[in-house]
Amino acid sequence: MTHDPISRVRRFNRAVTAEVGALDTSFLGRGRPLGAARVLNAIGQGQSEIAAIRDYLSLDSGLMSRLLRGLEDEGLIETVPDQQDARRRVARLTDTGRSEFQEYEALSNAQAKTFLARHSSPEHLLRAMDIVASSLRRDHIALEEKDPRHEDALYCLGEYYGELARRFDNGFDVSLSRDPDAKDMIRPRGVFLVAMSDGLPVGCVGLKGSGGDVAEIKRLWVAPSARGLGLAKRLMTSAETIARNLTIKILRLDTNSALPEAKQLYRGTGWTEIDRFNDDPYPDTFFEKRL
Amino acid sequence: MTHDPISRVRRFNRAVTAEVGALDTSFLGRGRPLGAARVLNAIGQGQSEIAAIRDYLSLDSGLMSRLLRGLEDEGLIETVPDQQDARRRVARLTDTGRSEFQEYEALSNAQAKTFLARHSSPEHLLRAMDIVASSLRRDHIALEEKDPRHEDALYCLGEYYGELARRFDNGFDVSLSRDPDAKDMIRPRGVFLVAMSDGLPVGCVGLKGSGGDVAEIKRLWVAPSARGLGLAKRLMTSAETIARNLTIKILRLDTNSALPEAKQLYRGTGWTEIDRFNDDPYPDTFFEKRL
DNA sequence: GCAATTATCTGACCTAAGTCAGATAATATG
DNA sequence: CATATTATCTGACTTAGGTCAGATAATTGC
Repeated sequence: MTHDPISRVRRFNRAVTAEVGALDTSFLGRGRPLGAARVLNAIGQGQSEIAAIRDYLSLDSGLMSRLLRGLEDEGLIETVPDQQDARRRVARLTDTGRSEFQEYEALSNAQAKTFLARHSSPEHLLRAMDIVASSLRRDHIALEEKDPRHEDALYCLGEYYGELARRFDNGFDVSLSRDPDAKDMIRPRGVFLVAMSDGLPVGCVGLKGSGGDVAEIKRLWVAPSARGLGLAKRLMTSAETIARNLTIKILRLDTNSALPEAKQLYRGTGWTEIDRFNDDPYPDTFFEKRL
Repeated sequence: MTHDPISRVRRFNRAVTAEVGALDTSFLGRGRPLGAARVLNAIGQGQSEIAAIRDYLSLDSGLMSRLLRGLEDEGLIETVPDQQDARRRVARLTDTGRSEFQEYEALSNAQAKTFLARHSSPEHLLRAMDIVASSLRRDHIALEEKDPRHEDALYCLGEYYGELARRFDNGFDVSLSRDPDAKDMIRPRGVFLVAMSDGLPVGCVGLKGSGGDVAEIKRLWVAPSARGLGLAKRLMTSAETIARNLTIKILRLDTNSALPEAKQLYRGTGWTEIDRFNDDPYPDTFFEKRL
């Protein structure tokens, strides 16, 4: 059988190496070696500390130094000693550098746009690309504490509500549910975690504290593109650890039978089913975990 | 908005460049520069003519020559003048070369396997990878004439029947349908086209001739991973061109309302609806096109 | 204040990859 | 058969990328 899973992965790898080569060389279209272009790009993205860039691109310090000198000679960047620590240097774009960076950005955007435009249902293709990207970079998904009113948190919540509306027989209306007060999901009472995969929010969970010993887990969600990576478990473990640090003794949560994978997760990670503890119209199953 | 389509494509590109770098360097794990490894791999895959390999890897003739010499010095390949044209040379693996090639193969397979194994629903991930790979390599999808009993043709037909079974209200049973005789879809009577994307069959169409002026289009199918690329239209256009070359004057086909995208394609490409022309239990709509 | 540490830079060096102008030998063309 | 063409090879050269051993200057730790 030539269409087995391994062949399909290898076909994907071949496609990507063949096309990404073409993608990279387009950067050479601006007459600059790839290394220099990557450094310029990193600086343009806002990375200013040289050590950070060197680390990010995993470059030798000697090579890094020469690349910076080259960009300086071109008049694209300038480097100055760090205010706090004069051994370190920080780099920033000059005006010329900024416009050159914009050219690269425009090039990348145009490329992406062309690629999408050739497909007759771009959303379908994008969903597939999100799945692959999240899976490739699964080890780089970072859980970040954010204000529940932060753009990325709101994005997750919106997707979460949308999913509930799709999966519950009678839909879902946030205003009928007990929407937690943002302050209860911010330290010191609680916390809101967003899983970020290279700039894209792909999951979240809220720890809603009351100031006392009992707290609730709310809004556990993982983007469809990031399912199968064990992210829900990771979010829950993190939330629990933070709860412990906040000296919380008992965690509770409510959920719905229309979300069987969630119930299965809770059962498998030390939660026990308890009686209804609120009058929210949506949940039908309730769990507790003593820390 | 940071989660717009273009950002998502670029996120995919970043993920892929970051991870594919790691993928490529694994080949260096066997202590051979990438160029040499690629040539060895091409020869292992069965490419023997040096000119063909050079073309495939787009290498300079000087560079190619040196890479071959290097592999010869390592005792991995041997090159001999071509029988027909002694200017040309053909390369083949030695026994050592063959086992070295197998090592690369094993490495790639292991890598692919590990990647899949980390996902809790590999089939879901694979579907996404197929979509992306087909889309990236859309310009390299080749329509090949194959015997309808060829492995790749049978694969397409199996997928096609499976899809009909899923989409028809009462399922689909080939034995109840009028399954065309393979000979009618082979030249000179007809033809069977399979769309191949780097080894994976992603679509097919049959032209079932009768020896006379009238022929039928049968088994038009495009893999879910290759939809949105205009492949169905390409397959139909090719089949029509071949039909014309076979001096066929009238094309007919039957289809079902459960396949609205197919009906739409026919309507938009010069086909006109006609009365039922057979007693097959599955179709409910019939088309004709005069060439 | 002095030694150890740290961040960056410089010079010397290396490999991989790629380009280009002939050289060589076989084949095709008139 | 002479000439042009073709496939490959060789030598000379270039660039990009990368490594490594100090040099330099600032900072930290005792």
